[in-house]
Amino acid sequence: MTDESDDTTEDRELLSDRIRNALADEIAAGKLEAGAALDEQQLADRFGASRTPVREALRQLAANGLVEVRARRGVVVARMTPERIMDMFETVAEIEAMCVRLATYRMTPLERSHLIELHDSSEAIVKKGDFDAYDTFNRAFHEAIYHATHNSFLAEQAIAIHNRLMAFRRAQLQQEQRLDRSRAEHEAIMQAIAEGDGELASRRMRAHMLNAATALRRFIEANKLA
Amino acid sequence: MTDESDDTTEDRELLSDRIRNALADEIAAGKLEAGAALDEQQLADRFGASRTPVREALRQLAANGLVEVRARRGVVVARMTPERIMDMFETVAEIEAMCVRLATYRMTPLERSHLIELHDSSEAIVKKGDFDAYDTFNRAFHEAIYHATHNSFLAEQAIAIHNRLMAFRRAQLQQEQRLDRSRAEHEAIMQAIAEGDGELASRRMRAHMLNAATALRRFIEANKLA
DNA sequence: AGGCTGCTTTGTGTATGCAAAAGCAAAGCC
DNA sequence: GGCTTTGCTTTTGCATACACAAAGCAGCCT
Repeated sequence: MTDESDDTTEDRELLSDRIRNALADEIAAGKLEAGAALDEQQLADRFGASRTPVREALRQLAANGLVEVRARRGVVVARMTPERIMDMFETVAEIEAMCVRLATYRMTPLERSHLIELHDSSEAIVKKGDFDAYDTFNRAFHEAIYHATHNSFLAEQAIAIHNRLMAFRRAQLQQEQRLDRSRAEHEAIMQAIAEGDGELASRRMRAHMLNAATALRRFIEANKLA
Repeated sequence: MTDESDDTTEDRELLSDRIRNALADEIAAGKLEAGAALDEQQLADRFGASRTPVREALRQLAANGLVEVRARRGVVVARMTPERIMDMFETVAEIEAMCVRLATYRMTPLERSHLIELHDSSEAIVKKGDFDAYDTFNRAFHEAIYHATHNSFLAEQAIAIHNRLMAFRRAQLQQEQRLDRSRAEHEAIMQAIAEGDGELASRRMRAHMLNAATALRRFIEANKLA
């Protein structure tokens, strides 16, 4: 189980991957409006590449749901309505809740110790109010829980879906006080884990994620994004 | 929410899609051994096409996790160890359990009525012992539940992951008595839904899926697949 | 005048060519 | 004799070229 395959140490970045990441960032950041047509030749020119890697990037984005390909009718940025974003957050919340429940029952003492260490490290970050650092920590925290489920497939799915929402989460974190509250919620989750109460940890994780979603919705409505 | 779905109404089949489906079938059926190298030129020759659509097909399969692409090192059929398949089934079981819980609390009377109708229709299929028909019904049954969550994103995710395991499920269904038991388990789930007890429905759904997984594991071990 | 039809244009789908990187193997060196 | 290095082969990654389908437009017919 959990064969850790993260080959994030991969060699030189492939052109198609660079284009994919660039487009993903722009879509998530709202620079590319929903429904906007993505012309392959145009993008190829913009990235100084040919259509081939652009096509691959677009297909991968389609697999991730960020764009929609209509056969012979071009690619458009997927619609990201507030409803859809809330749906996504609810889904993530449920998956995270599921993961933490399984993780509570299955994690090894070593894993628990690492998680505690990780959680402790976030205190300093919150004090500094370093959003970027907290974002990085947050990712590590949640991924540690995924892996602690000892179900590598589930962990992969959770990471994939987490990544899809990452851009939105970053926006949400910058709401005032959200860092403090986020950490406090983590604290509550950690306590439930320590008590070995997976159901409680699960409910707290769900609440944690839904709080984040609510913060994000406020952010979106305030900024008229999406 | 649940914006109407899905243009599954594909127009004329694209060559790359045909290749993707063909390869997906072969991989799921075990005709292509795990770890086997998939040479682009070779496949292109086999399908009487060029490398371009083959490449696209392989990328899509990679996105679905059926193959693994190692940059500049070729594409291989993803390893499907029994452990990994069990991980996949557990994940699906948890997601299905989550879906049925949400669905129980959110489904409209109309949706509930449709689901009951659907379930009732399976009795005749089981009597005939028609595996193919039951497979089709089963898919419809579970998808009805996904949609009843009124979370279109979650429904899409569930369908996608369900599709990934579809081939394995078909194999599992052909275990003797499995049709009967499957329907009986559906019956129990339906009852919990009727009572509005989402938690109970959830637990029963999880048990249902894990039973299927166990049946599959026996099948795999018996046939020395994967 | 309005709708239909055929053409044009735009852009995707597919084919092919080229170059660079990874793997392999053999030969040379210590 | 073992290890390293270098060149060769294989195969991918990217570029370019071509074909065809779909949307837009204009002219014609009704």
